[in-house]
Amino acid sequence: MRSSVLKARIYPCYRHAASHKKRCKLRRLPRGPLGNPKCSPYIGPIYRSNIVPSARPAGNKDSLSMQVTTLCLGALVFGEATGYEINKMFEDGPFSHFLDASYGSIYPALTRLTEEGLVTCKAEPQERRPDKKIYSLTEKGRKSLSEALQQTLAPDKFRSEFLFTVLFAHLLPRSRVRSLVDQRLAAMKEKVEEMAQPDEGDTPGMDFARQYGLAVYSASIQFLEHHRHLIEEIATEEEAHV
Amino acid sequence: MRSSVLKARIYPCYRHAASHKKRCKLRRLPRGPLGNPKCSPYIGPIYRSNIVPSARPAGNKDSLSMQVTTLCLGALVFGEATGYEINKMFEDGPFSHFLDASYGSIYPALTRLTEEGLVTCKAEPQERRPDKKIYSLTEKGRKSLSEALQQTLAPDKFRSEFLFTVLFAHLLPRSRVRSLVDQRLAAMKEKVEEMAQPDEGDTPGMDFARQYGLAVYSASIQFLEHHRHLIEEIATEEEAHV
DNA sequence: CGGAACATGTAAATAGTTACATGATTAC
DNA sequence: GTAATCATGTAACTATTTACATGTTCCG
Repeated sequence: MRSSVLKARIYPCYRHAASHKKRCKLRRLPRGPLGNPKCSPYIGPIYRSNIVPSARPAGNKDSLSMQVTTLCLGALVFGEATGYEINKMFEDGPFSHFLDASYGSIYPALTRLTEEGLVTCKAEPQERRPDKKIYSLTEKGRKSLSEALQQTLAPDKFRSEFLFTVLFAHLLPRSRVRSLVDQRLAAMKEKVEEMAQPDEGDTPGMDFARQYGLAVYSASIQFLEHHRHLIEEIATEEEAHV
Repeated sequence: MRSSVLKARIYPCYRHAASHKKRCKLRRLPRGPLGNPKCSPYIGPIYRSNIVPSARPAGNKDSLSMQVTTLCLGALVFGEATGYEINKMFEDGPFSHFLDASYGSIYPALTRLTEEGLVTCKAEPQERRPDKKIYSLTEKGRKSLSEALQQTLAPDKFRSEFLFTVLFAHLLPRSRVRSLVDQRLAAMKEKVEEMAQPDEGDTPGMDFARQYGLAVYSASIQFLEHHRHLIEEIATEEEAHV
């Protein structure tokens, strides 16, 4: 097992790691005034036996990332919409390239926002379909969104199982590596095609986001096409054996 | 409220959406043989009243994304390591740019893997510190990882609250937009610096991933620098009012 | 002296996803 | 006849994050 030798070189412990990121998260800063609508009736820490507080609830985090409620508020800035339509924005629409949300979270969020008076809802009767429930922002909702956007944002995040897998290219059959790259390229090219054509009605912000995406995906595609040979070469010629 | 006019143009419903992505997820495909170690003692659907099965547990999903157990297996391919060291790989190490995991998930994962015989654990006594628990892959573990890597991978995902916020640039004070862009640029430049220097001991796969990241971040930085004026111009000159 | 690194681990809490229900209509 | 679109919604489920505990040693 030469891997333990390898390990010795890489580890222990990244002593010389480029930038030593501090994990020292700020603790217990006061919550922003309206940063995010509250989501649960949590009342405080629960004390175990008679010692100290343990396990602050995750919901109490300070660097809280945006919740679906905030995203829905944002969606409604572009005009009134139904839950169904908002879902579309996340699926195919302007949000689809950098955010995620689905029915299971959107509908409850809308209900919550209505209860809190951040949006209003008018029902439009339909024949042989559930009534359309059309939501629109209230002034309070606009203000709440505005405040949320002034809050510290969560840093951009990228998750790639593809890249993870590629780390083990030397342990995978070449055919697998090739098809992986092909798939990734196809997916990205599809994205590029989607993003290449501006939608009339796009706001300048949307245009910007679209072009940003275009730039990033184009660069990714270029890199993959130019360098795929690097990982394909190190893949094992024959069949799998890790 | 001109937004409802705007809405009329964008919506309803993206009738002309570029590529109509099918939500038609494959249902109830047989699970892969060893795709992912099972994680909970779920035994089957629970039937409500006397009707039909509802709410298949999320754990039963077919397009299951990799779990921390799988990631740990991968980490151990590079050699034996402790939980502490594995955490480092996610924080500063080779995984940090495209994966996430923390103590709270790594330690339990390691325990589970040990129970299932996918890794072994030897304790190394230390003075005045908890024993080091050094984990290494077993043959079974290697095979399990290998199979996981042949499974369908979850598509790459990108989440950006920055881009979300930028969509509302026209509703934000210019100073806010500027500082947002500055922050984003700074963060990405830090990433680039980290990734620019290869670590001796990097495997070819790691090299590839690093350079991929480099390409993507460089493109992002370039785009932001060249086009930031677009969103800064549309920001409101004065103070906030959404 | 404060803080980071080392080293293990757990409790609590939650937001979100998935998978369904219902059912008419249109398109292939 | 299959599947997608339209349109609402909910129940169940869970992996993960956060925030702590504990305690030494080294560094500036």
